[in-house]
Amino acid sequence: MNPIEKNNLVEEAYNQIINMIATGEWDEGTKLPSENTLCEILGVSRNTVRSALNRITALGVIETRQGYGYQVRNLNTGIYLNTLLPTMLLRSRDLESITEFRIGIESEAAALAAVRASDEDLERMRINCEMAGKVVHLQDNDLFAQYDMAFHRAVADASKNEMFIKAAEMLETMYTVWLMGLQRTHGKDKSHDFHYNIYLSIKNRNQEEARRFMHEHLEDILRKVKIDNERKARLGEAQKEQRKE
Amino acid sequence: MNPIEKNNLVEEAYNQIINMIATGEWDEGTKLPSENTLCEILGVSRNTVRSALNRITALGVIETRQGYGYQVRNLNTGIYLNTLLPTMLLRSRDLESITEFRIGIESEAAALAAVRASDEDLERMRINCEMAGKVVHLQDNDLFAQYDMAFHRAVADASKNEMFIKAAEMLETMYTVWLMGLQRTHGKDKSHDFHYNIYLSIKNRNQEEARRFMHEHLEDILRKVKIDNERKARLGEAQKEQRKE
DNA sequence: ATAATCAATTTGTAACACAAGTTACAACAT
DNA sequence: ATGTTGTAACTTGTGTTACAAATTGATTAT
Repeated sequence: MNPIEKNNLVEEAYNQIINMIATGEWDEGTKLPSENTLCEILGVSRNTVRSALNRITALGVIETRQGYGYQVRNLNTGIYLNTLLPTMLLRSRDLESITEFRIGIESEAAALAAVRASDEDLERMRINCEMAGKVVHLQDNDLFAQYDMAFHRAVADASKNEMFIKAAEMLETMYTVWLMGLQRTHGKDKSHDFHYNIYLSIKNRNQEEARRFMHEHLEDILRKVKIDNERKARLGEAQKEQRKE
Repeated sequence: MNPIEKNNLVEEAYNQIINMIATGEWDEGTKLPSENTLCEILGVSRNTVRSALNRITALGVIETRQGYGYQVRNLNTGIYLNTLLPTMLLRSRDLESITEFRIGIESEAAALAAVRASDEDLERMRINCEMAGKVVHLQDNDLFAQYDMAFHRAVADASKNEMFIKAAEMLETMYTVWLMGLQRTHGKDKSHDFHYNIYLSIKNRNQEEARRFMHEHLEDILRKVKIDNERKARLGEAQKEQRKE
């Protein structure tokens, strides 16, 4: 680490600390130097160092305990809901963007899963697929949604790539906001068929097929989301008309 | 007995401010009260308020300009990817995982770009592709890498989906760490050919082809990364052997 | 009218002081 | 020996004051 040169001292300090973590010099669980030590190393005041450390804390990269110090977080502690707080700000149109993104993530995750899925992974997929099939014709959409989600998560986990796993986790939490409204217009039978085909493709270690089925499945969901959004838009217009009268 | 609830002042301030934004009372573009005003409202010192504001800034929810104040940013879906940052940072040394992830992101982004790219987007791609072609046979790898990155970024931007744009942005910063070492073993000619084919596919509005070319291009890079990693591993082993002697 | 200037406001940075929490270790009691 | 307590040193949390630097808007000069 080098002393800081110019303006934007906080950003510079932030970058240097982030860099130490990214390069692995400060690995998971590593205790950072004390604020005062960082002040000396970087040649800035404690306020500046604290601002930088605060930002990194907010991202969930490090954690702090009064009297002890700062430590690089372990990543197996799950997703950080505190940083997801503004999920309430989601607009209905955003679900389209999110679903498009989901197509990219989960299709590729399925392809990787076809290579790396363990017997336990396959069993998780099979069970969740089967359970979802049993509740397809029930009124309870939440239950179906739960198994639906669990299946997708099993696929992501089977990719054995932490990026895909975390991304799928994040997407899941974003979907839960919309799930109830969406599932009503969502063809559960069709979803279940897709799930089963995805499961079989992965079980048969067929990368291309797994990717294709997951892609088609999510494209199908994207269509539903779009239709749902259009319906909502029409409802909104109708309400506006009503207000006029 | 229960543990004592000792809410941090910073956390309390953070929650209150986030809440004002989440409920929409401070909508996009709204100028926040000055730090000193917030001090009076919340009854805490300026340091505490600044810590809270710093954290919210790090999430990308607000921005600050010296002499002007704090303002609520335009909130797009991209900010939710910040939750992936810790994972990305701590996996940044694992370029294989990152590249796998990149395949999922950028292939789909290319497919979307084939539908949504504007004339300006296409021009950006063409220029960066062309410029990279001009420096293919130069010694200067950094310059080629710069145009290479710019091309990929142009594709991501053309997807018109904030999540892809932000993800590509983050991946770019991850790659810069490795770029110099990677590019030496990286077939620049082959990369350039792929870029041109991707550009043509997008220009011709051929979704499937754009996705496929981008996929093949990044699979190619993934192979290079793996070879590079193996080489490094062998070097590491050799060094260990040397140390023994 | 236009440009330059100045004052007020706001964030950025620094420095100091003290509160509060953590840790390690010495001293003590059992 | 073992477990407890007290203490000192260190670390982060919060408050305060001061000034630098940037922005804005009104004032003034041309």
